[in-house]
Amino acid sequence: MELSATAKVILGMLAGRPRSGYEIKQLVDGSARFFWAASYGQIYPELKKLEKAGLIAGDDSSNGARQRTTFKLTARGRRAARQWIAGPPEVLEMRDEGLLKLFFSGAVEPKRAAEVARERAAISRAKAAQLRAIAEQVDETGSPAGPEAEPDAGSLTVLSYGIEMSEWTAEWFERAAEDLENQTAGEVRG
Amino acid sequence: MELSATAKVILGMLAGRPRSGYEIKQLVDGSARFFWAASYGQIYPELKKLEKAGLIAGDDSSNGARQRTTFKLTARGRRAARQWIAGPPEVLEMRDEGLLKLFFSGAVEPKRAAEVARERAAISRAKAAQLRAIAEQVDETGSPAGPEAEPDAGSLTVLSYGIEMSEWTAEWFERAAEDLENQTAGEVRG
DNA sequence: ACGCGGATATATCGGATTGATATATCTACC
DNA sequence: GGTAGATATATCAATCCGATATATCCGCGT
Repeated sequence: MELSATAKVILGMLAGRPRSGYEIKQLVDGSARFFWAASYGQIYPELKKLEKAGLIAGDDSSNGARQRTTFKLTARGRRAARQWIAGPPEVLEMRDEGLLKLFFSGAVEPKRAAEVARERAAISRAKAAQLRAIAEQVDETGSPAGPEAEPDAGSLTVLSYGIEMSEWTAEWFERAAEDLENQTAGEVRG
Repeated sequence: MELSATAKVILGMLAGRPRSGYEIKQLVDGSARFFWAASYGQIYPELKKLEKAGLIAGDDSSNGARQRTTFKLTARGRRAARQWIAGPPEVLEMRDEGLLKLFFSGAVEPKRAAEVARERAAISRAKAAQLRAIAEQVDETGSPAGPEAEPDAGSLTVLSYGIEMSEWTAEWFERAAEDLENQTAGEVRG
């Protein structure tokens, strides 16, 4: 069975321990958001689909009138999760408006294009700072959202990727901005 | 007016010169695909929408029975394009299955996780090689798809981003693979 | 005891997007 | 004259996102 993007992150999150849809969303937003997003609009329907397919099982863990369903992997689900994690990675997508603007920078003044590149650099610096804050929290509490068991190695590793890569990108855009500024003010194309 | 992702790339592409929907798709696939994708299913409806909104104008440039509509920016469209390019970048998204698997790597043997990381590194090396080939073609013909005017600075700049960043990522995943291998074979979680 | 703001929890909707496919014509080549 | 591949547009189901609606729970101040 083909797993959707949301199915993948759900199975992975449930491999750690049982969780509700809400909890999954919190965790994704807390530390996977920068490389893998998931919305409620996908999570809840997908949970139903995965349960129907027998990969996960929902336990009603409501508290009084407060409804809550905790999902856990079934044996088949655990097998599917391991198989997916152990398989070759495939999906790799990006959508970077800063690069797109740089791509079209011939249509505006180099000075303005340089400013845009600097703004893009600032976004990456901010992202690095934000991820650094999350990493510190994981170091302390063991997870990006609430108390967990021991600090998760995978979380810290991918966070360090996000931090280093954001810093690299910030520097790259700064250099691109300098190049645009030093460029003899060419006429605007178009 | 809010521009959709596809509207942005269309306006930018038409800032260079008039093009058909098919041509836009070729160009996007040729050199912007790694950071900004667009599908026919969005391009054609969006061209109609932008024409209706008065930002672009279609010229029938059919050749006999072979239909073809070439779109160009209107004055308003050109203003919108410049305004968008000169504005601050906002969209920045990623979807990296290799990072997601690394995130969940506690659920499989470290040895296997290391192999997955190496596979992810190989994907980035292949991407770098592919972009390098495109860059050479741009250097020669001036554009990634067919003969164009002079070599476009924006194209080459973003291509060099793609190449350098892919190489950086490949090295990072190689290092991550080594770390996973050197790790005392911890038990599999879950 | 009361109320209120924020967290927990699920559900839903319009609109954007993808990827694949269908249709048709043109060009280059053998 | 045929045919493979490029040009060109259109369309569809499925997926996905962001925002919002609904409702309950908890902690806190008063």
